[in-house]
Amino acid sequence: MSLPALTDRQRALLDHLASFVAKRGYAPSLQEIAHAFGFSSLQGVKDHLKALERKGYVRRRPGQRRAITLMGQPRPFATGIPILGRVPAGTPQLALEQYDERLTLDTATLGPGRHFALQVKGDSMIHAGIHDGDYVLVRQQDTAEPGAIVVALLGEDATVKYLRRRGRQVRLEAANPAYQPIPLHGHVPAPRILGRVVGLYRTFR
Amino acid sequence: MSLPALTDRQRALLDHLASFVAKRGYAPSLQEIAHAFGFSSLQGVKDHLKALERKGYVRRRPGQRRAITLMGQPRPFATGIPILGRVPAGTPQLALEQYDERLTLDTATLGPGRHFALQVKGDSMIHAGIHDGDYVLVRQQDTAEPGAIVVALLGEDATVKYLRRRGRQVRLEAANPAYQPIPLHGHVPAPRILGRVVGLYRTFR
DNA sequence: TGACTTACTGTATATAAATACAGTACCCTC
DNA sequence: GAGGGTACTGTATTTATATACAGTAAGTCA
Repeated sequence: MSLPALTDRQRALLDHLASFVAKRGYAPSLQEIAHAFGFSSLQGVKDHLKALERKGYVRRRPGQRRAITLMGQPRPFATGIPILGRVPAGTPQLALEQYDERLTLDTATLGPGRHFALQVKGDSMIHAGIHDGDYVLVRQQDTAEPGAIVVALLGEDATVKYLRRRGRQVRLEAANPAYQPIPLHGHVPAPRILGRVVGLYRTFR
Repeated sequence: MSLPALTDRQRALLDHLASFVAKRGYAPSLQEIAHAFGFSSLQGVKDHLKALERKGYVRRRPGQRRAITLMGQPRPFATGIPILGRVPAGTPQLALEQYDERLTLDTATLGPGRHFALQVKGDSMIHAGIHDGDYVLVRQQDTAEPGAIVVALLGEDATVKYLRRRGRQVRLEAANPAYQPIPLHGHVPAPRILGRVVGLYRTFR
């Protein structure tokens, strides 16, 4: 499932975009692109960008300057949140020295492999501290050891469940007695494991 | 050979810059930064950027829009986590098109203001889905509305509690009946609110 | 005490850059 | 041989955005 093919000219423009962003850290303006290619008009650039957007390679924000997002590429991530260490008694201010580490949400903290996130619906895992609306961070793999929390595809639905062994049977169990366990084998439709839950993220409003 | 130290505010702005670029692929405009931090004026942003440029963290091109280049050291680079959207029936592979958004852990997603993280100890908030070892993400503020989950300093200990109003009294309550509520006023030592919990992060091993 | 830095608000102006419209020319293919 | 996509030129208009100047308030330094 790949994106539509590009013409030579469109490919050249996309390459220029990527190298500009890599070098400068921000996207070029239409006139900068035109100048780089020797165009005397901007309409050519607009046409090319329109084609790239239609084919799904870039996304633009209408009216905004330099607002070109290259799609599909993994992009670098930010520095993180400082972790408050000890809180000395009687401290009037939260001083910088108390922060020694930083919390980041990235593949380095999650371990090797490909990852994705999934927003949890329902309360089937509430006793495991996974609530409705939480994002679970998932390492993509098609098997897992019993005891792990996994994301499994059941028909069209992705569900978060414990993977548990009961005797000779391996099955998916909710952390909520109101839900029935589902055997991994001999069930219709057959469950497919998408990955193992390695993290959890929630926001409060 | 390290760069000069940054103030909390300058660090927050730099973090925001990095996460914006990571997410969008281009640098933010001054008004976008101001909006993200809740500034009503642009001069604050300009001042911070000037400080960051003077200290060598960024480089700007005068007069040009969004022309901010992040300089220097290899940061804790990683990719944001793609969020899995719909899962179409019978999909053999997890295709790229299913990811439309990316999950990042930064001040941009948490809202304006200063943030820090704190690792939770104990089970006093377990009924709110906050477990021992979880990191809570905290927006620094010294007051909060009743109903919010806050981090309060009690003597030397930082604790995570609900802020609740009971009649005329405002008090700190655990999400676990085994713990006694603590009145906000008239208690020794006097509790001090460090911030409001706006997010939660957990890793599974 | 006064000078200096940080961290902003508020208003006004200038301009870099996006958009819009009207063309030309050269492929394709049905 | 008409219609559609690609690949541009040329000019005009609008606007998102950077810059400038004036000011407030709190904290640090010497």
